[in-house]
Amino acid sequence: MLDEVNAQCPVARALEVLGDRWALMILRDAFDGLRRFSEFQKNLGLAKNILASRLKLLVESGLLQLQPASDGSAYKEYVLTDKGRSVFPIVVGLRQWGERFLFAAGETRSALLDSAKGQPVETLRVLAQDGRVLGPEDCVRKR
Amino acid sequence: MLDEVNAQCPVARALEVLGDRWALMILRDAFDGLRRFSEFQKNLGLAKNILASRLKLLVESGLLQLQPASDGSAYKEYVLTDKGRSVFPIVVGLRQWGERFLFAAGETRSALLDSAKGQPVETLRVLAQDGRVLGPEDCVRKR
DNA sequence: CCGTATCCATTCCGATACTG
DNA sequence: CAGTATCGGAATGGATACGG
Repeated sequence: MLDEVNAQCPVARALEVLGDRWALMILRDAFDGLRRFSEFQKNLGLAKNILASRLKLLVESGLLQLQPASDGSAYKEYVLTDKGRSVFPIVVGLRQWGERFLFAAGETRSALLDSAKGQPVETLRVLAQDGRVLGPEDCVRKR
Repeated sequence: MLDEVNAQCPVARALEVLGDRWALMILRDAFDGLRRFSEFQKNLGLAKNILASRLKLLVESGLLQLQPASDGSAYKEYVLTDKGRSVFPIVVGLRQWGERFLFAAGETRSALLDSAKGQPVETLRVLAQDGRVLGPEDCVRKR
């Protein structure tokens, strides 16, 4: 996907890592606190070989780190790095967009809550430095 | 990808539409003002049949709309719907994440500027309703 | 100019079996 | 439990040729 034109674009590069069919789903679960191979597998319902290869990719890309289990068991855990944790706004954006456009009015859905207050998180907005809300028409891609 | 477990998750549903390798790249270009088939094709450098099928998908999904050309030429244009425009924060999130983690210090990159002021847009944050910045640890996914 | 139709190569994915 | 190895089928992508 990365020709000479798009190699300079941060969006293209980001999608090179995250644009995969499973990467963002795995990260969604990691944000949810999942750490173990079997947890991911059970929750995502994908084949073990696929999961293994995706996890390896995410580790190699520096989004996850392999650590000794926190509970003292013999196994390892996949934990988020700072780089991986920084994908959070993207997943929240996907979630909010999905909630808004992909569910019928009364349909059952999962929701993301601020755990301190139990309230839904604010809708993500693109802001200018002076606080104005920006849409695509209000922005230019430079260089 | 959508088993019974994940069908309820807005992230999973969103990725069903956007998780494709080209959808978000096309939207990135649409946010940049591109509207014509040939513009997309030239800028993305993908085969025409692929582009045609992706555009069709985006139209069917209600993210783009086919309209008569604005300049009076005989052809049609693909313009963003409200649903498509609402993907903007996600693409901005990808851009910012890419800028931060996928480029070397002095490396050439494109940037997104507030066109009114010429300044970079603010970094996207997940906020609680009282304004606190939330990380993944500060959120719970309910039901 | 804007696609569609066809063909081929590659990649991806799932199921299963196997190992430490 | 946490993977690896292998295999077949499905989906995806690129090139090219063609049509309105």
